[in-house]
Amino acid sequence: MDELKYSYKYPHPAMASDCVIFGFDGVSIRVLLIQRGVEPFKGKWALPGGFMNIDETAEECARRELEEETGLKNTVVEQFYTFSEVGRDPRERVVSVAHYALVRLSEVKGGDDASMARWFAQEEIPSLAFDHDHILRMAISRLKERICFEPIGFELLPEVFTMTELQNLYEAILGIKFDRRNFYNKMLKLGILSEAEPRPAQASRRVPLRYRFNAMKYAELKQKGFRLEF
Amino acid sequence: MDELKYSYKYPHPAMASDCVIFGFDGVSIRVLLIQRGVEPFKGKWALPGGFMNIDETAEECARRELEEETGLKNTVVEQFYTFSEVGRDPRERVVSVAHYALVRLSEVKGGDDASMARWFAQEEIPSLAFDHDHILRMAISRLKERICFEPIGFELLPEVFTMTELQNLYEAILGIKFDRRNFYNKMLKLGILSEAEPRPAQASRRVPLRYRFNAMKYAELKQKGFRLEF
DNA sequence: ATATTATGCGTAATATTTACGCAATAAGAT
DNA sequence: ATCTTATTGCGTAAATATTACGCATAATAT
Repeated sequence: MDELKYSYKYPHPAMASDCVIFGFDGVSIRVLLIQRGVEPFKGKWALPGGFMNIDETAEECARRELEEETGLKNTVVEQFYTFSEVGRDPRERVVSVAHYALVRLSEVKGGDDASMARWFAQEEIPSLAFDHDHILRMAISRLKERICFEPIGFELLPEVFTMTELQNLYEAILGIKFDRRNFYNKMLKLGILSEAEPRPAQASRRVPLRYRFNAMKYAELKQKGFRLEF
Repeated sequence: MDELKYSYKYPHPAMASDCVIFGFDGVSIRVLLIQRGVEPFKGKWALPGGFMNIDETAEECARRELEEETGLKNTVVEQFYTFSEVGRDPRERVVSVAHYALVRLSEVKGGDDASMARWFAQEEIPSLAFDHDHILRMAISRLKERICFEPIGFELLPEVFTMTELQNLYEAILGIKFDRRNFYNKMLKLGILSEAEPRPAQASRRVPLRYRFNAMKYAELKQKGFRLEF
């Protein structure tokens, strides 16, 4: 029988953190899920996450659990909502602080100790454990809002990318198609892209230019208050 | 000595909800604070809030505490961030889900049982108990973001208001001055205002027209996706 | 060889935003 | 009572931004 060592005058809920991890495969957005190995919901897919230690913040908990369950280290996660419905966990009262993060697919190496983790394209995502369907839905809507204010999308692309890849990413997140030439004009005028390589002497019109995100220019723009609008 | 009736295998933090309540006095934004009657921080001003019961959500807790401490009933609160720094409460580990709400000043009746509560203009706000300064700063920045997407400002005004009052509200929240005529044009073109009274036969050019928020028109607009931009 | 497609770059048409002008009149000053 | 000032409703020209395309080129597919 369990030893119940920690006592309080009033009942306390357990605290947890969960993570919605987004990736981009070049065409569509993917979400990193883990398969539960224990009850409850054994065998079901769920968001990475787990119980908070008493000496760590919600964010630290999210990052720790993420590394333990998927191998992702030092991921920048952003809290977006706290789920506190009374019956959301069948074991006991659990309040969960939900976070999201954007990572490059290449950062998750399959095969090793994180073999329970798998990337799912949106249309493949099965029904999830706990209230994780709900958490995921909210994360997706937050992602859409955020991409209009911060160029978070660059975290999903390789360091060097083409304009078409960038457009595909925006289209995948927002679910809208843009005119290729207008997207190109708007992005270049924003000034947050730098050409990654010197242009070839013989300018080909079929091999795309490759860009990288210019964080310095972005910082300047952000100061003035701007908007990545679509 | 306290009886410690609730025991767990692992330590659990206490959960709380806090509320940042915004009002508008016609010129500037105000915040509703309560003065603490007990230690810790006895005598200091703080955000309304308190510990969560084991059978209620964070939002229910926020609304209950708000009513207990300020008399405000049935307030629509919106969660915006969860604060989980380890040392934020000197008594024990407390994780707090912060909420904000917009109410009309007239809804808080002073004098009665809620006599500890008082409205502060932004420049009057003293240093607050716990990490409530931090919570308040974040609430203000969320308020600024939200007002550009949702006409939340209307909850702060009386039901019937003039264009100048509405402009004062936007200027107070965003800290920007607008051209009166452009603000007027933009608001009218949006179509979410209705004239509150028939125009007087002899149209005066000094007595302002009075409007009310047209929730139906707003709902239509929201469907299409729009933006209250400034 | 030939057709097709992706790319870089440009531009006219349209819509939106910004910066003001103006007359009427209530309120305040003299 | 008279004059001055401030506020309001309503326009409108200029500046700016967005949208919808055209086009030449070169890599790729047929």
